Amino acid sequence: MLTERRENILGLIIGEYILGASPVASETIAHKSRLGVSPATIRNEMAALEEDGYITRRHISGGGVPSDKGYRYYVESLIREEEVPLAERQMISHLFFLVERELEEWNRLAAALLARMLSSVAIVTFPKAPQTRFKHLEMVALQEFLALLILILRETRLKQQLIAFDEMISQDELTVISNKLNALFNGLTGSEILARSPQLSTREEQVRQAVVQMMEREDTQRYGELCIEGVRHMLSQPEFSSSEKMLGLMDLLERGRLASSILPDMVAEDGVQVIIGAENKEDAMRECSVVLARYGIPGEASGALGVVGPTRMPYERAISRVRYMGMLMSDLLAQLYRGRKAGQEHSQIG
Amino acid sequence: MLTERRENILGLIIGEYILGASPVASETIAHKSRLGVSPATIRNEMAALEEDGYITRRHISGGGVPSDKGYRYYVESLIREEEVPLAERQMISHLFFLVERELEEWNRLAAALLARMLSSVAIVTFPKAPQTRFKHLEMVALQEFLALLILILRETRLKQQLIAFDEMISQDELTVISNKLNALFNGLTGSEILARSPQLSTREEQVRQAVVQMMEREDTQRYGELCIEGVRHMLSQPEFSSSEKMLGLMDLLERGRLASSILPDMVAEDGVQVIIGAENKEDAMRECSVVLARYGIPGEASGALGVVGPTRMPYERAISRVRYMGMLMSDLLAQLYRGRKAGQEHSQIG
DNA sequence: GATTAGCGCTCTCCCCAGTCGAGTGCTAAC
DNA sequence: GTTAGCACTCGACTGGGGAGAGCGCTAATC
Repeated sequence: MLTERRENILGLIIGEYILGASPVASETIAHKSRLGVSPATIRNEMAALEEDGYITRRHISGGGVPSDKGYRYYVESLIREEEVPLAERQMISHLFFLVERELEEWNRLAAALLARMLSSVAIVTFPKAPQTRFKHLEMVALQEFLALLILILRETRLKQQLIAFDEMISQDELTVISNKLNALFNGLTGSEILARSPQLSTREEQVRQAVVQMMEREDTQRYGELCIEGVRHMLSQPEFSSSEKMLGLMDLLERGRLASSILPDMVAEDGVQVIIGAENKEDAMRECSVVLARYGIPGEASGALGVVGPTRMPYERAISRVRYMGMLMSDLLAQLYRGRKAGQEHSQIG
Repeated sequence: MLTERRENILGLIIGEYILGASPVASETIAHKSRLGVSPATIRNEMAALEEDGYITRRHISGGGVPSDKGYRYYVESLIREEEVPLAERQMISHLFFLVERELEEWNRLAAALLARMLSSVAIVTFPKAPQTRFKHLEMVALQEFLALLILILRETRLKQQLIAFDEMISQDELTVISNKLNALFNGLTGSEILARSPQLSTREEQVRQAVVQMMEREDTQRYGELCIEGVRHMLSQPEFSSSEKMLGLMDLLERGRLASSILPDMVAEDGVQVIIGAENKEDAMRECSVVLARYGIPGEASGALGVVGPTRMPYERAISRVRYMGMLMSDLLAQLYRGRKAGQEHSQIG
């Protein structure tokens, strides 16, 4: 536990460092703080902070740089959560209103907004149920032997796949099959569909197999598809201008390994989670922090959203924005699923 | 027109520069070439090449660096197109075979392969018809007033949108509406649907409006959705390590302006098109080259694919790979549309 | 005992000059 | 037309010196 003054100083150092990205001198702090003490006193306190590992120095007589531990303390104890300003909320609501009907745009917009508001990389996953359920099936004849199989899952996720038959098949026959299967499978999980053994023709059976396979593939994925936005912001951060560090990150991003490294850490916690620097599993993320939140309806469909930036991240802003966006997405989903609103204002569908 | 020897030397300079990314000395050329002449002679020839603008020098006594004009000459006159090696073709076929049924994966795979084969950024657009045509419509009730409207276009593109009704509506009613509209609109364009004025109920009319709107939105876009892969490769190129140049590029990429700046240039040309350095419209692309090709079935559905790299790009490899991938995608589409193959081997659906 | 002023120390950054090596341009000879 | 030789230019690297930032320490002060 830190004394009040040390807390104060740590907070100031972090605030300055977040703004300026360069080591913070005792004099700067003495000047900014309203403690009315001299730089020398600040130095003593900073020495203590360094001793305890809250800050480090790049070189023996350089200014203070917050350490991961310092940021952690800051996040846990020092920041009081800021409310997202009304103007910003209105802007967001308005933009969501514009894409209200475009399910797929929700995520893209959320990612774009987070990225812009926080000038960092934003990641938003599509919502996903722990176990997906059959909602509807549709087949469209493409050629004599070939059809497009469209599967709608309860989370309003669309999956499509080609399906080839051994013999010629007409659109009418396809419609008959899909009507029958729709009636049989409605609301079932993949394994439930597999467990049923109704009387099915060869073709129907083939479609059933394809459906089950698609659902299983969906179920084996831990998270939905990703939306990533704002990589450009990362490039303009001084800590990643060297492009070597950026390379490691881009690798994670493009191969989708970023998500798999971050998301499993997310236990079902309800609030906003902050992962700082070396707390990350991936080496390339050693100098990054992640602020993320779950959104969605527990048990039914949920996803994650968050931002990735340098450890020198504006945590206060980030946490409030991520939390807000999570609530907003939850609200939207709730409206979609149950026609009711979990929160208060925000746009409404319809 | 260049003398044979100068051509030869230019080719060698470009070859060396593509490999090494550093200015090429006369001695290097004298050594590599089998001309049996001394560096001094090469120097004379290089002076002539510089005079004519095919190469430049970074500083007064540095080696030769190919200019845009030099690359252009190289691309037009010097390279003989290389065939994609069998092993590579087999690898590609195999990978496409694995995702054969996943329509959406085709593009992703094509982009990933191009990016990997050429270690550069690859862009692949989804195929798109000049004017889209209605194929099938499906509605799924989500709540009492809310339904998911799924529109399948002839290019096997799926579009989805929420649709809210003024009064309660059941799945059965939705099915009736969609059956009726499917019969009416099959194969029509957006404006044709608008021109028809059959007897429709209020709800049916509402759905019709939504469908037309979705189709019009699709029609106003010049190209389909993009798949971008391999940004990480760009970062490891020495010319983009400075990250300032990279910033401009990422900006183009993320805002989707890259495509809009490149693709309009693509006249209906059938072959592979190469845009070198300052021939690009965007400033940020001044030091980039683009190799791209159209693919698809003229008039029905087509897209573009290509790679973006530094002007120091392995043009021979790039052109052959891009051409090959274009043919392959065309074949796949042809199979999908007409059940016949435009090319020769490659994977087959079914 | 906490705080402060003062001073010396350490480290980085920047500029400069000097050196080295690569590679040219020129000239004169072949 | 080609070549050898040579002087010249320029960039990259290196080491030194000065400036400045900012600390730690000590001794004096409240």
